Amino acid sequence: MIYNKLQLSVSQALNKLYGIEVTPESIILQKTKKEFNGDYTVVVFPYVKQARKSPEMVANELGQFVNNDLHEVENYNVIKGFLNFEISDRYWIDYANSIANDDCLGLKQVDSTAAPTVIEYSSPNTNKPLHLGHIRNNLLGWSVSQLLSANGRNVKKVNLVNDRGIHICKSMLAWLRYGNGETPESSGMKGDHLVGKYYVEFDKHYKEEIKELVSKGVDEEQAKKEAPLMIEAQQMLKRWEEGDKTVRDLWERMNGWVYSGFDETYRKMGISFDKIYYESNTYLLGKELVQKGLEMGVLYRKEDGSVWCDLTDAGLDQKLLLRKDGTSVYMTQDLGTALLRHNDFGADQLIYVVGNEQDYHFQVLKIILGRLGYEWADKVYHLSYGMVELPNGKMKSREGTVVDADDLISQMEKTAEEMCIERGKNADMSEEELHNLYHILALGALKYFILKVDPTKTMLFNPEESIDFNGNTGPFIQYTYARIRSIVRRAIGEKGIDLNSNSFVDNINDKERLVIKQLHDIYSVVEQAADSYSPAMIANYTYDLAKSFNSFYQDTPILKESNPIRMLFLVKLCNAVSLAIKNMMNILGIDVPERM
RNA sequence: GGCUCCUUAGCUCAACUGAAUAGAGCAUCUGACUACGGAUCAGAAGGUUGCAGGUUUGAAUCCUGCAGGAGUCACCA
Repeated sequence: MIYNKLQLSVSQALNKLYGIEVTPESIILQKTKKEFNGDYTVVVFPYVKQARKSPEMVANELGQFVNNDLHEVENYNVIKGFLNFEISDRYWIDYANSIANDDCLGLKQVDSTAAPTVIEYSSPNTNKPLHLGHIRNNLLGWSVSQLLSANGRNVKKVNLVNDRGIHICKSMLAWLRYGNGETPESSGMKGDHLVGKYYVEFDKHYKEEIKELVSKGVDEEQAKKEAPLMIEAQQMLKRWEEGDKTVRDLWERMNGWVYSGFDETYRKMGISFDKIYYESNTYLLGKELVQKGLEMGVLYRKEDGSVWCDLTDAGLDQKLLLRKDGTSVYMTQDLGTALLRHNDFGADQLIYVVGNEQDYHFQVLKIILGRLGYEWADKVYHLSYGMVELPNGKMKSREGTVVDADDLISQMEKTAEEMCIERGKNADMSEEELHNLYHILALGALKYFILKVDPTKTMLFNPEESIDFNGNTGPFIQYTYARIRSIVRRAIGEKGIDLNSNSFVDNINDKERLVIKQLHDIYSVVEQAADSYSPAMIANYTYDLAKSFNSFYQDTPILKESNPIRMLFLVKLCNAVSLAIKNMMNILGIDVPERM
């Protein structure tokens, strides 16, 4: 890659000319802004002090050196302290030829023998269906997995299902009371939605009970505790923990409904896992760790028997790890599951895709793991993503402002269908093909919309306005892809172009050069995106590529090109772009249609 | 109240470790249909990067203060 050659050459120049020692990797090359001539730019200000010359002189001397050193560098120009290298067309043309059929562009080989990176995402509760927040989580988790794989990492995807606890008992209880034996089959409802319905039902009746107690003069806080439904739910939880058969049977039955519902949603979203953990199996873990911590003196026991970790020296509070009755809390479990997961996979790194509301929790988790002597603690990474907000603020289940995942997807599919019909295309496609297309477009729009935003930032989602299919969107890129495929198909079929033959063009125009340069930079983008766990970089980069392609395509009638050598080159370029788009979209988890 | 994060065009978002005139899309306006795929393209307009200081040759980016917003500070998960 010319990038590395330039770095090396510049670092050598700095050394030979001024005796400045810098590693090639530390030389920062940026893409030259389009209003200037050149391809890559080095800012020389950092070196002028040591070189004891003016910025212009340093830039000129460096430029001279590199120009002589590398034949790919055709010329250079200097503006103030900016040294712009102009790479020869020959280099770009040769590069374009070499990647015309490269369907691995941007991807590295996965080393399946390497210690895996274990990534946890999704982590749903089994008392209600998935919503918009889960969608961001799922898409990010999947996409980051793809991104790391594309960078050669051996990735294992896991899900930790929160399948027990008081909230689960609430829906079970409400179903027993008010359900009349309703099942997914009898009601035609998706299992997770059915269970969610009874969770809401519980809340409704629970609130009525509180209201009634308050009207009888009971203090509100007291009423919340005394409400018969709550007491019964707590008793149910206790019976669950004791292994009571009727409770366990019901629990398994209702969770089964939820799982088949989740499976369907996951399938529609196109995500999957290598391993699923259930909290009912892991919630007792971590107690041995606490014991170990006590022996090590890392933790301490209070008079009432509860166990704590003192983090005040790290600028944090004290953290409870075992209740006075000896039962564990969330943190205890998480310590246990971290160790379990590390051992299950022989993991090199643990990644948790969890909302930023848990930043504090993971900060504490890492510190405690470290104090317990696990040197892999600093390889625990909390991929903390921002909330998804609606135009009127945060989603609140109580206010009914939750955007349901299944509803959203089917709504998007409907929109996609309307858009297609409006455009009056695809008359030749079968009903089945059309449905598949609507699905691909709907998910492309949704996924791209969410993934193009920096994961760490809070984002706004407006379901009213639905989602655009024009501009910086998934369907725009999908359309570009389908268009390119069409050109390539016709070039091969009608014009008899052979993508494996060599083309010998001598020059290219600005738009062609831009597209080639973007393809050229794809590796560094993937690497950079993987380093910062940010699919957003891939998304925005892919959009840029599609946009540049469209711009180039608009004024270059490829299939009408009279010069056969040039036509061959253009078609090869098209093919390379389509392969690159496909790979990048695959990292995002977005399918691309051959026709649309 | 303590701690953490955020604030960029009317709106939704970019800007890799500090660098040249802060970029896209949507919306608005103007052009291009003999369409190799117009779900496109070309262009205009839109900015004191919340405010005030500081560091630097250079700040949206780093530091301090202030304002506004979010999260968190449970013997919940």
